[in-house]
Amino acid sequence: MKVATYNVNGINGRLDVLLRWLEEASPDVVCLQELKAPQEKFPIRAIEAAGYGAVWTGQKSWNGVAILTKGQEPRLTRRGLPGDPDDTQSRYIEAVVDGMVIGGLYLPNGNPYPGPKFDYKLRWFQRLHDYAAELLELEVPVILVGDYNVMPTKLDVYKPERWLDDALFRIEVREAYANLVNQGWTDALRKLHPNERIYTFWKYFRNAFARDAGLRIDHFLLSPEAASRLATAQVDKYVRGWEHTSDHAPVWIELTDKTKKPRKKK
DNA sequence: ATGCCCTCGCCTCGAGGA
Repeated sequence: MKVATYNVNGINGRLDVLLRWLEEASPDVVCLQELKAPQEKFPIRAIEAAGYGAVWTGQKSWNGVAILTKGQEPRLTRRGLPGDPDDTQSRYIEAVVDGMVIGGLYLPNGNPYPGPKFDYKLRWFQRLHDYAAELLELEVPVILVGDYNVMPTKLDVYKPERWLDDALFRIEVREAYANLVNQGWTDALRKLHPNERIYTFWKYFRNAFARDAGLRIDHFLLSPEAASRLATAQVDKYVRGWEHTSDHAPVWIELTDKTKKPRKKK
């Protein structure tokens, strides 16, 4: 089972790129972030024509997350994180796919630091922390995946010293990420590539991609029941080199089948 | 310390992104 995450930075403006990548990569599950489209403007017909079912939660201009599943409809289990009924930003969606809980998230950026946006980021992180603990108690395969807007360590930033006061790298945010992981989650890319420089985002500015001035901010966190099946974790970096592309690259993992029995699904 | 580049919106600049 191949599960992917992709911050598309505008799903309608990016539709050709998304469809081309879906065709080439053929993931079974895809979590999308930054749809930047209201609920009714999600291009569901084009997604279905590509062979995917989808659930999504949109918002005018900003944010927006979706889960796509190849050849089936995702079973929606949640829109939005619990813990703040006044939070209207579309940043979390959850579905069950083949017995696995898929939580697709777009954590707040938090800049500028300090300020109310940074405070909102930390509050959102705390809500994620509390809810993630509940998910772990289910003792089923869970994947919390998406754009966390956090570089967890210095290895995840092309020039760490320049990012120390940025909301993506502030110590409070790195600690929040570490505290979340320490509940018992596995950071899939780091688990399989402990010492490699791996980036998932490159700014549009200053020729950042050509200079490989990148950040690792898109993450897969796996519950123990999912982590035991982890086989591969990769970044489709080549997609970042396409024309009219997102500033993020798609990231994906491959999980082995639950059992050794022959698969029933096609 | 800022802009760089790119998206969306209804509006050709501003806000937000990271």
